[in-house]
Amino acid sequence: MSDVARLAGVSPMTVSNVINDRVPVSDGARERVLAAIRESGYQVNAAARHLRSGRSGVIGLAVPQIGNPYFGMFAEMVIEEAQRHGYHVAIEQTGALATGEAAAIAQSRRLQFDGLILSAVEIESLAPDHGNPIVLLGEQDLAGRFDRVTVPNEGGTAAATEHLIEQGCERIAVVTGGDLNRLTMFTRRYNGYRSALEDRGIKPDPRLRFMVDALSREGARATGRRIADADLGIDGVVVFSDVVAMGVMRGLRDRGVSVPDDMRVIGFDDVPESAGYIPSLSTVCPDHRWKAAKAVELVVARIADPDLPPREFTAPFTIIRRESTA
Amino acid sequence: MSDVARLAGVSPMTVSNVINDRVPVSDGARERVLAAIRESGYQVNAAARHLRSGRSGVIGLAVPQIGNPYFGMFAEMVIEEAQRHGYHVAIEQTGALATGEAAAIAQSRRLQFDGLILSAVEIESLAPDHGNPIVLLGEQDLAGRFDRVTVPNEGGTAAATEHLIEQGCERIAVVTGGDLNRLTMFTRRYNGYRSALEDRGIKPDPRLRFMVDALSREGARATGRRIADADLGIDGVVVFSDVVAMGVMRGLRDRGVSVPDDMRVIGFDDVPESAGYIPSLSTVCPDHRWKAAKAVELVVARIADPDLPPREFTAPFTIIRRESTA
DNA sequence: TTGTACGCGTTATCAC
DNA sequence: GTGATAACGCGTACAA
Repeated sequence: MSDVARLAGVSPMTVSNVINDRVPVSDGARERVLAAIRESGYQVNAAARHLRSGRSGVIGLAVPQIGNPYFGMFAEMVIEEAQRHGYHVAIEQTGALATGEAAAIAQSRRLQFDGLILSAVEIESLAPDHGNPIVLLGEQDLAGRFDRVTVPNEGGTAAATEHLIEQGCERIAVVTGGDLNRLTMFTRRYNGYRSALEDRGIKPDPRLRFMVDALSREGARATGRRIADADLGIDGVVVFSDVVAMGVMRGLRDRGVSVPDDMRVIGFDDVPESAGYIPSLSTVCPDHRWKAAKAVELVVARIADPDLPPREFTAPFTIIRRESTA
Repeated sequence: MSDVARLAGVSPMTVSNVINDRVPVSDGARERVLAAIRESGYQVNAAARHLRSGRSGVIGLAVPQIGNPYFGMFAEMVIEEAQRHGYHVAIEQTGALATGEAAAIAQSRRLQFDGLILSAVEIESLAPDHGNPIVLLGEQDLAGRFDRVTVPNEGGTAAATEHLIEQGCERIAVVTGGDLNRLTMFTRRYNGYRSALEDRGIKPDPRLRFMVDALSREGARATGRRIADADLGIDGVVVFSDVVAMGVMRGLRDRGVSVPDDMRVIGFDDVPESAGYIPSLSTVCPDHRWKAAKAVELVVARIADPDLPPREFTAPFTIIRRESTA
């Protein structure tokens, strides 16, 4: 920077003022500084700026697994939305483990991200003002002390279940996961399924509840086979995610069960590949773009003012009808 | 840090030496410093360290689109491999555009990544020593001036084509993309297809060549329909990527063409979802883990010694036989 | 409107 | 084995 200053015949401070578009710089000086910058190929030193200002210009995004279609799609949008606010995104992977989530938070402090968007699955307690601004995605209701963006778990799954009922399904199974004694995404979606049945006077049959590991495609496939083998007259399946729903359909297919003729299947998320699966997958589609934009908006606002009261938002959703429930 | 020093009754320099595990520190001092760090909850300031040392501890990974299953899977592995070398990964998206790739390089300098792994699709010229160490993934053969990791394009596609021939296919179409007048991934894979045919004395029929946009699932699906509608006796299709191959199968299905009974399809990449598609997709599987590890190894080596001669590696591959070519 | 002095938190160097 | 000193490049505060 002082090289540029010398080249332009001004002080380093004037260069700084030009770069950051601060108020008082004469047109003449500005021109010369700009020319000197072009000529010397100067670039501001991010480290120095960070050290001085305390801001890194980076927000972290912690997700279970970036290779998962849902999180890949979501990361894509977060990156775009962050860019629009002048922020850069660093991605952490938590493996959907409490330890991984805690590590992401620690990492976020250590690396001095200006804020963190945490897709929390497991973490159960978290002190606020423990570090940098955190926006939570997901169900972990940390006593309302954090900004949070959620998807319509109960409502979405209830609507999905109703859709199956409307299509004529009478024995509707549900695929869920995690620990149903805790209030997780799985629990909420399961509750949506249950309340939809109960609203129609149907008593949920515990034998129709299948548990699966959320991140394992092979596990999902095996669950599909179990459903096919169950011999419980199942004619519809509500699955808590598209990736798992596709695995379930694959498992059904392994057993010669045809979707939608023998059994209808509906998922949750509307990941990009769901429209191209065979059969194409009906699903609950939360507004992902809205969700990404909101999450970024919340961190950015909290970076600007850490004392803001925590806010919570739930994304709107629609039911997408495709071949798997036709 | 000086707080810790005071607490431990040593100088800041000794604290620094303890943290960085440098040679001469007495056990007594080390103990006291460690205790002081625990007590005070001290964390090193990444910005200051970066400013002073010139190293950010971050390597960039620039890919066309993180939401694409192939790049998502690959990013996952790169993150893991980088971690093992003590590096953190920042992800950039290029959109498979030359401008996006150039921007990623500029960004990498501006943000002062210690190195960049660039999945280059479009960029055609690039000055070396232009900034920080760059490792190229892909076909852009920038005159051997960069470290590079490639996949076995010709060999893999040739093997895929031979596999179809062995399965009895006689009219084999190919789905490719980009500009066949340039030496891209598309061109190389197309060449592998062509040479496999020619080795068997079959003259490639240009009508069997279908072009598609690599990142559009809908485009792939439309191509599948075009292939079904072509009425050229096609009984096998070699596709340059799994994501597009699944789109093609979906398009075939739209026209009632059954895979593999009416037509066999083989892809390239072995993305995680290929095994779970209906039908499961046969494909060329380069060793992704090897590729990620190599790319990281190359950047890390070049960060350590920028004057190393450029090296090139090609990942090993296998053909995975699944239902789509049964 | 422009310039000077100082400090952000580390670490390289070198003297002790 | 340890510590004093300086410097990395920028921006705030204030003086000119």
